Amino acid sequence: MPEPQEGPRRTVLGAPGRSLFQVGVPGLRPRCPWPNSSSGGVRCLMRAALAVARNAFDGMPHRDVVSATAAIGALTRQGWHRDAVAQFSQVLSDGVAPNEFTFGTVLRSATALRAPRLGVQLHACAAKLGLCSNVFVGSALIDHYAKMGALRDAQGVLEDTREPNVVSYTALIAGLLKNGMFDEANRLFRRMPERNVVSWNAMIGGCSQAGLSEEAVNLFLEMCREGVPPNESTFPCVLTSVANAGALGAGRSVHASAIKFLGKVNVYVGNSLVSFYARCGSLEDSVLVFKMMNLKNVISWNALICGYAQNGKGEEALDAYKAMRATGLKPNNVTLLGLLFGCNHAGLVDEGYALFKTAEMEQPGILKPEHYACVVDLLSRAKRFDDAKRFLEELPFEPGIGFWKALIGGCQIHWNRELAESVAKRIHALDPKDTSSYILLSNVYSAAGSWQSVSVIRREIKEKGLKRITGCSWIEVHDKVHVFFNGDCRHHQSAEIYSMLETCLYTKEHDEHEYSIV
DNA sequence: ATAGGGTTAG
Repeated sequence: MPEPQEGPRRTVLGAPGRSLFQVGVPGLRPRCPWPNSSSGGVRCLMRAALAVARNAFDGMPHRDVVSATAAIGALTRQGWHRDAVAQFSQVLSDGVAPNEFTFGTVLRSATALRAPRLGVQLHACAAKLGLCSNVFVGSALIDHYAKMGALRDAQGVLEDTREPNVVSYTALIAGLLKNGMFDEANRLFRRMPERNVVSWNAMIGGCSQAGLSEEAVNLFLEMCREGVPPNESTFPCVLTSVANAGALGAGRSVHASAIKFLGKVNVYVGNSLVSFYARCGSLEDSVLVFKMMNLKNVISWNALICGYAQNGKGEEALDAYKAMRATGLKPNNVTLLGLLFGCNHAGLVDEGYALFKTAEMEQPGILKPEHYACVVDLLSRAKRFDDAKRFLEELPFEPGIGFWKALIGGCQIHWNRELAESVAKRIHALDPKDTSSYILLSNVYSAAGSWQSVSVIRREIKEKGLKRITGCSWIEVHDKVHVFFNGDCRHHQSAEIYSMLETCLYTKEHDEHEYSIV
């Protein structure tokens, strides 16, 4: 590594007064293109290069705001937020007055560090310098406060900003939506003087995340009508919504629209498409999109594996996982969860358990309570109650209510009345309002033929006013989604549906009978 | 020269 040289004009890293961090260090780029890269070598190199640059920066005879801001900005972009904040304090104690851009970058670090008190200090500091009415400082503060959940403060800053721009409004709108304040966000969105793609994306994405699927899709349509061309960030947001709504036809149109506006799909759009098609039950299209993608990351593989898993294709999920490993990609927590889920539903007990054990050995860091719960589910579904109980006893943490529900689920399938009763007591002790334990217990009783116990439980549910969340199925016909519950008679073609169902069932029985003779 | 808002897998 070359030593930084003396004098302002001869430093190896570039002329002083310019951004030291933008100067080319061979083989390195100013902005790391692999933000999640775990490649240790590259990280070491980056760190060394930045250390050199910092030395050069410290040795500079005339440091000004601009070079200081460049230095802090580089640290922020690298994700070295503590260093960025330290550099900022250094600049302050050097007597250099930060400007609007300095606040922009250091506030980003404060957000990343989730340091609301630091944000308040920076706000006060900016106020002392008379920078609070500045748009740049204002936008940065709004974004910071909004991301910290301090929406009142964010709104206050917007009011203090002299000429708020699209960025100021968009930052606040995104924050409002993240906190479930759709009406306020929408009001602000309608009121703001100027809207661009990012503002539309913020609205659409915010609605998607809040579960407001219809609103998200309508906003997308409105955006297109208003002549704002969607970009590659727009489509993942919309696709999440149509997938949540189970609207296969609408999603196909969105896919067509993506091709129309973008020409091709990037990783983000591709990943959302793979997931969308799988979640709407069209595995063929999901796989088709996956195969068409020329760039695939862990998320692409996860979308495929989880798609198989959700559609009951455990073997296919395992095959996809093998193919993924063959490309050299490492699985993460979502990969493992998808695989365990897939094994669960395909009855691949040993495979699932082996995957868990391997992860425990090789990547213990990715294991979360959900994975352990999946294993309990896996074992109890396979009637391996002793293994399940032992596994529960050896958990490295205190099992939550979900673990006992996983165990009781298996009791229902295998009519294990004794275990079901003791587990139901445990669940009841943990959460007396929990309905699912009652339902499961009553199912166990009815499976075992103890009808008296069943009626006792049912009466108890009714008396306590407990509500159950019923499972449902749905199908899309001519752009309309029809939802059905168990024993549902509310559909206007209910009679026809049931008669068709009977025909199908009769045919199936008939076929089976035919086969059994042969 | 320096800064900023929106995105994918469960």
